[in-house]
Amino acid sequence: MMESESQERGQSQSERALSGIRELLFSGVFEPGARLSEPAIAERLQLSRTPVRAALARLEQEGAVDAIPSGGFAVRKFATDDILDAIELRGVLEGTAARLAAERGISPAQSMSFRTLLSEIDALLQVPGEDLDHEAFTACNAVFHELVKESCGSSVIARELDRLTALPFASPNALLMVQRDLPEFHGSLVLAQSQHRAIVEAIELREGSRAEALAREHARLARRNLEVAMNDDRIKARYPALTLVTA
Amino acid sequence: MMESESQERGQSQSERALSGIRELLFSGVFEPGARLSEPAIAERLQLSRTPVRAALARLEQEGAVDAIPSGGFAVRKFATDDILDAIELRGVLEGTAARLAAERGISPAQSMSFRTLLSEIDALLQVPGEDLDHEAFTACNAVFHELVKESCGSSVIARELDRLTALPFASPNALLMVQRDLPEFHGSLVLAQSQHRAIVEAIELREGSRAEALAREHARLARRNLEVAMNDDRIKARYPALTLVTA
DNA sequence: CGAAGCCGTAATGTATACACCTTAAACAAA
DNA sequence: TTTGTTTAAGGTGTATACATTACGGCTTCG
Repeated sequence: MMESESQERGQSQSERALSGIRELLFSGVFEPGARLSEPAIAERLQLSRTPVRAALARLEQEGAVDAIPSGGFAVRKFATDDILDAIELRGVLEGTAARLAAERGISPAQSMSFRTLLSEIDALLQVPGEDLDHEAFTACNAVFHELVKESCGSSVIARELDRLTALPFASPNALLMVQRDLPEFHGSLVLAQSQHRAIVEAIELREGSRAEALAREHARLARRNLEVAMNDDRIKARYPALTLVTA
Repeated sequence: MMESESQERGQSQSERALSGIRELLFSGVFEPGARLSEPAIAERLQLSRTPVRAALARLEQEGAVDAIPSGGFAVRKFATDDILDAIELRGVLEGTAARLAAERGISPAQSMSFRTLLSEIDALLQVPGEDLDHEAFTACNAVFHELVKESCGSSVIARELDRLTALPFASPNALLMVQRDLPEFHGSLVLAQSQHRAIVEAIELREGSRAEALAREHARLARRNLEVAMNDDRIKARYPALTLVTA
């Protein structure tokens, strides 16, 4: 029915609700812990309560929103420890993907994808730090982690990683803004790339345990980034999602 | 309206829908891959489409049900490889929980819980194989894995483990029926218990890496159980959920 | 001045109505 | 017989109505 003239065409109302609420959440419009009123959101996004409710239920499963025992949902308060654990867990999962990829072997096509991507990132890092195309680096970084995720050929692991990185701060490029805003951290991008290369090498040489350890260590970079971001008011000011992080 | 005289009081309609559909799914009522008609389920469970729909959406996130691109949901077909990967992943997650527990240390109370539980299981295994109280063993086994899950004190990891073990076959005691129905596998329960003991020991000695490796290996027992179950028609006949496993 | 009880407002959970779309079956034509 | 077409039935997505329940402010009493 319906399909009235809404903002973004081609999507269902539920999809609009989902992305709409996500955007509201992570732009810091709501207080952490505040109740999310379905009618209020529905009016704000110009749709009925039904898709809003569906989106909230989904966001609860994703961990972006907490269910209130007495009913309804509230903005989730993220403890710093939770985020650190989530990053650690991403390292574990990516490590498992890398290990399985090494143990099971990857196709020549996958190997080629890795290789060309590594070269691409190398090229990006060739220019002096200040001129770095940060946007492109972030995109390449995302692709790398996608490749790792798919390299093991397990839909189970891919699904779990997708779920985990739906969380705002656990995503592979969630905290790359640190390197953009604080030039003194440009060097860690070079380190990251050397880790990328080592992970690919380990996978190709079927060194499962090494691949796993490297991927875990690689995730620790994000940990450092989080610590930096939490202690830097410039960054906190520029990234409203960080207001959801308490303690 | 609502709160009419339904079967199980004290629960919401959504909860009834969730458990009702789960039960229908894993009792093999539906063909694998079959569409799940919301009106049909609603009538069968004596409630309206709304909670049914909510439950289906949740079951999709849990992985029990697949979303059909054109709309609606279908019974998920489980590939054997998917289940093996899920078991492997449970091992990885429990391994991580055990490692973190070792690294971070556990409280004396937690240590005591582990110790008393281990003794309890020892007592159960004291009797000759045929007389084993299988029900009690299954319960104790579940408690052990709960303790491991909580030993690391990370809600993030606990949440992920809960999600994963919501899947029917990845759960720690999902395939213990093998040991009940095939007496020749009673010995593996003794092995499992020795692994339990070693895991606890490693955690207490702060040997993180060993604890992780042991927990992973422990999960491999379930892998063997699955292989046995898939090749034994007596078991397949007695456990309808296995009909959802294809290939 | 503080605490406890009460009432009104608002929000949730659920049911139901309805338009669009998918699907499958019946039918016609080659 | 097979293929293409039409049509009818059923199913989904969404909106809305309604009863119940939670929450906040106000009053009243200790």
